[in-house]
Amino acid sequence: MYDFSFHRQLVNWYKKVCRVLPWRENSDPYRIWLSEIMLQQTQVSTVIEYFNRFIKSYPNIEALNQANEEDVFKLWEGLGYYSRARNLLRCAKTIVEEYNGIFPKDLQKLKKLPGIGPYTAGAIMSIAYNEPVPAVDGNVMRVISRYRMLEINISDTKNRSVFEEEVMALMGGAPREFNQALMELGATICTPKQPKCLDCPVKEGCKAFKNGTAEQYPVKLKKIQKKVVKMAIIILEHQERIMIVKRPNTGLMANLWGFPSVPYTDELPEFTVNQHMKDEFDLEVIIRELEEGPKHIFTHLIWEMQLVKCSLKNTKDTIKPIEFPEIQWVRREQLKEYAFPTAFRKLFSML
DNA sequence: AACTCGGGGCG
DNA sequence: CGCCCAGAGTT
Repeated sequence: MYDFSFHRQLVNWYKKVCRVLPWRENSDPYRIWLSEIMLQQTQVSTVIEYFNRFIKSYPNIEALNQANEEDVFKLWEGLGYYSRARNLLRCAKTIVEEYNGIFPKDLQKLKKLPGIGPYTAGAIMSIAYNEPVPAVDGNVMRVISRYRMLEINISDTKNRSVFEEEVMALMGGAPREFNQALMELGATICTPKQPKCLDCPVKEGCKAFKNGTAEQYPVKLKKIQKKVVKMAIIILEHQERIMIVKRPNTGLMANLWGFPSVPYTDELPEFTVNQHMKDEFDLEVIIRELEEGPKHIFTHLIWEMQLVKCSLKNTKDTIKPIEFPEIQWVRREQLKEYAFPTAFRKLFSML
């Protein structure tokens, strides 16, 4: 059954209230793509400045294709989910080399590109190319769950198709405006807590509103328990330079810079730290001072950071970058030139 | 299907 | 402090 009023009310509302955002200046697929990648699990207000800086450095796909990864990471610093930045470059390379610099207007081809999944592919198809394709994100699942009072678990990936079919059943036209309107509604009116139902343009047809149970949706069963990890952060200083290491190319905060770090389970980190520095870097250190650092909360774990300030035992050991190219010794004022995740940047004032 | 991957905002 | 978010990749 086609619900004409839903489409009309929603799109009219969107045209009135839609926010002025830098990636809405035009429909350039490059800008739409970049904004959608940045917006994955990230708030609009956070993305705006990152987006503007990025576009200034790399205004088009050809410019990005010639960038080096280190510079891209620096622009991404603090935004999180850093694999997005690496996939961004890989994707740019593919677009230039295999698609002549033009994003394919093809859902299946888009989905195969690095960093582009079902949501982002749908967003590019609809927002950049105005093609009638669903773009189902967390906002859309919440809006649709409430509108239809769907009792299905949005954490279950196999239910994605249910929402995609519901979206297509409601999409009467203007896919570019319609998909953005759905998300805008979820972000501003149909919010997770205390939704502003009285201001909603589609409240007449909303089952959950009629039932007075909007806040009970969407159904979400999965819950994750955060593990607490005691992390020794090793601040090794020699001749006014601090040792930093490039993190491995997989895992947490891959390829970003950090201080040598090692989890420990003892009451105190000394033993683990000495062993770690010997095993990983063949360095013997003298521990000068312990200082309790801040907690840092990730999606699935919590770091309780303990700063371990050290100096070298043998000064002839000072620098062995030949065997360990991922090590740098830098002055305090140089630290900001490297791309650090927020967990480490928090510590700069404690050094 | 379950797990991994950041950080900020909010009540 | 717990929950939420314009999700995707890996296993």
